[in-house]
Amino acid sequence: MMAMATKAKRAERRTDALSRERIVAAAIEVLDSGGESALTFRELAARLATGSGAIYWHVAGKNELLTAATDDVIARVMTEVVSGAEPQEAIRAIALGVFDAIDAHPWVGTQLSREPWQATILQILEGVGGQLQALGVPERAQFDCASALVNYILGLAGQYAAAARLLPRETDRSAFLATIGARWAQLDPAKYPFVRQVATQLPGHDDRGQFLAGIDLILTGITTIR
Amino acid sequence: MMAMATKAKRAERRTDALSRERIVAAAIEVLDSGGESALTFRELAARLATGSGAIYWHVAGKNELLTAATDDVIARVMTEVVSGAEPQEAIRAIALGVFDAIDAHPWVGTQLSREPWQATILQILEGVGGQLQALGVPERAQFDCASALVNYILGLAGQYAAAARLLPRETDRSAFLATIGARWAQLDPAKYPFVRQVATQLPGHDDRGQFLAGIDLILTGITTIR
DNA sequence: TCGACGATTGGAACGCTGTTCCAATAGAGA
DNA sequence: TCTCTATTGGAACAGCGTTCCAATCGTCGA
Repeated sequence: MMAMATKAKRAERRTDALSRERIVAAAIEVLDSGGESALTFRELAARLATGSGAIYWHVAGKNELLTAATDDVIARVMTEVVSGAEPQEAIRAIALGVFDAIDAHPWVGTQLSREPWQATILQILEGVGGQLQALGVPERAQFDCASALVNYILGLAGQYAAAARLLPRETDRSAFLATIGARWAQLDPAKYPFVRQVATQLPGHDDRGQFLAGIDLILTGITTIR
Repeated sequence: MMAMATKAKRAERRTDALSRERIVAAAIEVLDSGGESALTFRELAARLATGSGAIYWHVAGKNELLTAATDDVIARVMTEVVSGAEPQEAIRAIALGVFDAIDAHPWVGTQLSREPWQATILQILEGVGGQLQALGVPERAQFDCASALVNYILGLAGQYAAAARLLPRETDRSAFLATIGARWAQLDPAKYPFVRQVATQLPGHDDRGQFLAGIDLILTGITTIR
């Protein structure tokens, strides 16, 4: 609240002064280059050439910092996706936007899937919900449909981020999928017939395409409601 | 590997001896009563009247312990749900089983949404996939359909767990939803028209019903494929 | 122009964590 | 009975988020 009162002054300060924006930007850099475990207040302080205490003057704690960083990334996605296309196409664009953001910043996936219904997710919910209205979904069903789409997106967010977490940074994705497929193929055939069958499709598998297929599946279900 | 060689002996030991099972059971107790943050090796050691070092002889680390605990809960769900009902009904039963497990043990939701495609999730994937085959879904679409259902379930798992994390244990769910609804109602009407509209439905909202509605939505989409 | 005062900084210190290490023990087989 | 190894308990370590506080910087009133 004091920060608000002196916001005007801060602009006049030397350019290397700390600020919430600079801290969030640095956090995103650290997360992108070193993964989720690389973000510590000590690392952040070193990169910003300051002490950890100074950071706490601008940011409440690590949780708020992660939330702000996630919000930053997703907000960019949602503003880039304001295309005036068909509602179904717009929903696909939102979903793919989030997917690609998580692909570029896996830590966003982790964060999305552990955030309670907060600002970031509300942006996605709003974007999806608005398009559902445009699609002519009856009002009583709108919440359920939007919730289904958002939950699906968040579920994939968590899984994708989990995979990125145990994926050595240099390995490429197709080699990784082949490894997983090989592991699945060794499961007990009596207990895991379906998984073993699916394992054969895993090398060369198109995550993005499958993600979109799921969205289309839900959209198909939605259009039967009207 | 040494543990395997002496497994026969261990059964003859005093009943209060440590064992992987006893440790996992204690971990589940701690998680259920105190939430995710309550599970520490010190708390566990105290409850088992031993030292933290002894625990490490049976369990590789905290990650493995959490994975084992989650697997324990979900395996119970999956075996209880072997009903020979209609495929659609069986899928609903699996989904609701997982939902209720997360409702009873919110930490399971967190864990599911951050586990990479590991044993626990494979159990769910297998259960769902098997029913999709029984439903007559064409083979080429089975993976996409199963993935859609599982990702949806996991997405909700994360959100539900996130809500439980910030919910004071005594507060009941309807009061919590009312609080969230009130917060949403204060959002900028220009930017969040949909969320604000939905906020009015939030008090008295039926999570479980909405979850099932989402499952049905996806199932409807799936049945249009054949 | 200067002093004073509050906004801002940097880094030491605290309490907690997961994990490692190791001396002590206990119970089965020689 | 003796030995030897599987098992135990707890001290020690490194690192984390967070708190605390003395030092500084910049602005504004006198």
